[in-house]
Amino acid sequence: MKEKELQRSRAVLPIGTIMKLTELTARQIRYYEAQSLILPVRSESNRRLYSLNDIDRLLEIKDYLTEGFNMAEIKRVYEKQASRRQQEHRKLTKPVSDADLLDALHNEFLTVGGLKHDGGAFSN
DNA sequence: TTTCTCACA
DNA sequence: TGTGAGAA
Repeated sequence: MKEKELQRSRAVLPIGTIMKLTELTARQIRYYEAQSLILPVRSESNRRLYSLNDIDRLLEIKDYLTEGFNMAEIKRVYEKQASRRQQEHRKLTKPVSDADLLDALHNEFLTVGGLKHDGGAFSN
C-alpha cells in the first residue's frame, strides 16, 4: 500500500486551495514554511505546491497554535519527528505507524505545554 | 487571475 | 501577522 503514501506526498495543490482547506491565510502558510514546519515543492514558475500531507500538517499546526503553543515548540516537535523517522529507517526493522507516532507526539505536546500532569491517566 | 517577494505600519 | 506594490 505504498502507492497511497506517494499520492499523499505528491504536491500538486496551489496555496489558494490550501487556504480554503486549512482556513489559514497565505501569509501564515508561507510563514510556517519559513519556519520549516512544512516543505512545499516549487513549480517551474516558483509557485508553491502542497501535498495532502502538508494539509494535515498545517491543520495540526493550527490546532497546536490554538492550544497556545509557539513556533519554537512546534518546530521542536517536527524536528524530533524527522529524526525519529530517520532512526526508524536505519533500524529497518519494525517501523512505527503514523498513528503511533502522532500519538507519541501529541503526548509530548501535552506534557511540554503543561496540560498534562502525569502519565496520562486522564484526557482533556 | 493567482501567486511570488519584499518592505513597512 | 496584515497589507500593498510590482512582477511573472
